[in-house]
Amino acid sequence: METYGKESSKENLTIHDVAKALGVSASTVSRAISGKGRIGEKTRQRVLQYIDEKSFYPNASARSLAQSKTYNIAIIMPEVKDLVDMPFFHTCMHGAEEIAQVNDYDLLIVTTDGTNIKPLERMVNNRKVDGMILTRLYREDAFVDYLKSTGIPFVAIGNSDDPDVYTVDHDNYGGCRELVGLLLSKGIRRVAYLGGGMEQTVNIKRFEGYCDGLKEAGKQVDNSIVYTDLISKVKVSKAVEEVLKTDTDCILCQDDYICDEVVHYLADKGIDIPKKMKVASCHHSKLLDNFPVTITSLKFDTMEIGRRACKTLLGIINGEKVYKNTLLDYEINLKESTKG
Amino acid sequence: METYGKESSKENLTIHDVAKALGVSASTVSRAISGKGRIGEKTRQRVLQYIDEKSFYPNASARSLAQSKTYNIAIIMPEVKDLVDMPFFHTCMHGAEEIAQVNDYDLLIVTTDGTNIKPLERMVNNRKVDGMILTRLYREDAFVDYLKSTGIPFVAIGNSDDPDVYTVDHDNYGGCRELVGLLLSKGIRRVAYLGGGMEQTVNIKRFEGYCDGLKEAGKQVDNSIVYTDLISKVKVSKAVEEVLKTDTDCILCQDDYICDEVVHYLADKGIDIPKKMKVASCHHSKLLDNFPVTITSLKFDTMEIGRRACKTLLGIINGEKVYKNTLLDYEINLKESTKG
DNA sequence: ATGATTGGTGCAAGCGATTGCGCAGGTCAG
DNA sequence: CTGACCTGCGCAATCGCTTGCACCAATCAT
Repeated sequence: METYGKESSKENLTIHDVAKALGVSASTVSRAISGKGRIGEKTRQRVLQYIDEKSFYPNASARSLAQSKTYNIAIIMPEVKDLVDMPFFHTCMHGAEEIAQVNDYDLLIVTTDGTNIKPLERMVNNRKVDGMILTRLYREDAFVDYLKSTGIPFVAIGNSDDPDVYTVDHDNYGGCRELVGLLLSKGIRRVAYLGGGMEQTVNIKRFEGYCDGLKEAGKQVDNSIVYTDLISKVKVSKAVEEVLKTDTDCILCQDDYICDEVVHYLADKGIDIPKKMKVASCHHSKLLDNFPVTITSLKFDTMEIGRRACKTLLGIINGEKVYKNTLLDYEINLKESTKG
Repeated sequence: METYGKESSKENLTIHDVAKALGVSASTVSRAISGKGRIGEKTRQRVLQYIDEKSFYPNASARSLAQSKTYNIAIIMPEVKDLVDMPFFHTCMHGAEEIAQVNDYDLLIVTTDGTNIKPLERMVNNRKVDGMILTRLYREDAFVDYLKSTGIPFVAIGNSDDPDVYTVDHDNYGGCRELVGLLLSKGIRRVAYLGGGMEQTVNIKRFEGYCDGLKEAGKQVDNSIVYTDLISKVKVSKAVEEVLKTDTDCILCQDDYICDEVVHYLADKGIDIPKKMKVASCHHSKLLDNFPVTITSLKFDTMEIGRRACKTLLGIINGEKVYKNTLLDYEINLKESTKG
């Protein structure tokens, strides 16, 4: 009796090998594995047991080709130049990966600054992924425009009114608003706002929350202590310097990048937190833990946002009904930096 | 004249569509793109120009299937629970991705603790990747054993004598050895060593460097001030407490995780660095920058190690000659923490 | 002028799955 | 007993690209 070449070697099995060994057709094996199509329960079990024993796994490329599905998704990350940003993006990625793995998807990572769209194009055109997660969302976002034009499923982390854009975000607006209210209710008189990068929707929402928080407490937004263009450490310290000339008693920092600089600046000048100036941040990265004084801040579950983004994406891919805009809750951490 | 269905729609082109439009065969198009096989230069240019105009990209799954190559590699990451570890792994990943992208490969990320091998198996068995990068290497490494048994190309970040294992690492041994020598030459008398996780090759090398650095200076390794089992913050502080009872004047920390705790502990106890105790670390993550006192440390280029790991891996995949063990250089940063 | 190369191209058989369709055999109602 | 219907399974086409082989025309040496 002849042997069938491959049969003897330790090479990878194919669905045909399995079929032959079992005396059934390849289609039957395929149906047994996928569970789709009509197949007898007994045959099904027999196949499943066999492939388990022989630890057969279907070839992903072949399956992709036949199904026009890759079981890959990509997550688009910015170049994280600053340590402050790293925990957010890394954890977020981790969360997305967790969900992907559970659903037998793989996560492909793509780092790009906001301008270079080439990597995205390659993925889409080659059909290497079934969908994408955008970890950063701009008010006018070239990536979004591109992805929309291709029709590939995607979800963005951030905020958007566009009915074609699925988003997942923390409730930055609500968080900041409540935080401001809380600070004012604790005897703080004037809260300055230090922010920047207003082309990012996340930052817009935070600022809006700040404004509405003030209004709700019957205060007006005072532009002389509001900064929304602080895109460098130097600018931040300049802003603090200006704020110090006013009778402001609290600085609300848009994020930890800014908070980091504010705290350092005040420390350098020997200005005590919270005695001389109170400080709060709209975001809590673990980095804040390393400061000499604990910082009042909003706390978001960054891993969860990654998970939700991925869940939503997979939902879209699979044609399920999913929420167009998901908003995750926040926690307010009152710490020493606003005590008094 | 009949039109060919797809022709009119904006759907994805195939190599056949291109062929038909150009009046050549699909094989010719394929050869034009790949540059392999015999093809006339004029035809080649004609094809290339056309696919550029129409921005045609070959389907990755089909290509994979035909070539038995995925143009994907995976990077295996630990679950980064601590902020201290994040910069290393994240940056390393980023470096790997940079090289992958340049070579038209995609980077797939897989997070797993050292024990769960399932995700690796799935990738290998499904043939979803052409190779893997292990970001952590243990002395007895189940992942390595598994990967060796499958024959899939892989490179590990760490150190190994195994002739079958390609590695990339920083010169931890050389760095620690030189650092210890330097400290001793600057008037420091006794250097304690605080480390842990000795099943990781990286840590072994650091410790060996420490030992040989002492010997080279004519000193003996004094086990009463050597700790190699510090796997929790609590254990670290206990160790510092013990060390303080001796007349040790310098603590060498295996990594920033430990250094972090040492610095905090000393600060809590009001023990001045460097006056009462000098501190150095075998690794510099950006986190050290946030300490009140700048820390003497070894500095490694973590992005570069990711790049090199990826380069080596791609080399193996493409059957090129590559170095079996790559050692990257270090820098020694002398800072305040060891001054005096 | 003729036979041996060589360069350029097309044919067709893969790669390893998925899936619409058809067929055989069994069940059931009339 | 017959026709309608359902179940379980196999056939063969398909997904889109690669590649060994065969073929033809042009080129070269003799």
